[in-house]
Amino acid sequence: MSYKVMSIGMVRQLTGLTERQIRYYEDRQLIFPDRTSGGARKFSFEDVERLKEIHRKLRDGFHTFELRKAIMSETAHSIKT
Amino acid sequence: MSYKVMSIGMVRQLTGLTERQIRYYEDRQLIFPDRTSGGARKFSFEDVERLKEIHRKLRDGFHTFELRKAIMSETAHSIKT
DNA sequence: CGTGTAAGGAATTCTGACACG
DNA sequence: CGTGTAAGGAATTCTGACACG
Repeated sequence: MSYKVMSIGMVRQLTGLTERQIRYYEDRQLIFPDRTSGGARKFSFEDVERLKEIHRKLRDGFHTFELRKAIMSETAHSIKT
Repeated sequence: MSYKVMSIGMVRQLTGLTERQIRYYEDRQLIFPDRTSGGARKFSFEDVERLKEIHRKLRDGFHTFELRKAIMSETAHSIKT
């Protein structure tokens, strides 16, 4: 599930998001797709679920920097643990 | 695992096969990728495993028509069952 | 039979920017 | 801030064919 194998077009279909939104969430460091040698983004099924969650949070009034903070605290926690 | 989401380039990387081989196995009806609206093939992780198996069988001396027969008998069996 | 390759075209994806608010 | 869009280029994939054996 965590293999990054899908191109952005497939993720668009699976999430219902636009490519613009997906790229923006990456820009805000909410998701971290791999890249092919040619520069194309590659996503996992986990990324798809995460993207849906991100969009739900934004719809509920959160801002990307807040979601970013949450991710950072998770990371910090996992480093301690 | 059976979601057809990968393009042929990713399958090439995951299987070590050439695109030519992958397309040929499809032509011989040993795998059945989906297609995007643009005509691009989409494969699942199951397809990747199946492709590896196909290639092993060919290396062991089997021919594509023999593998095709095996698939057909499987199908016939599952129809009865 | 199974696979390689060159050919030309079509679909996909990329980045940086301007726009709105 | 989050998203839409037009722009131009680069990487990807497609098909049908010729080749070898």
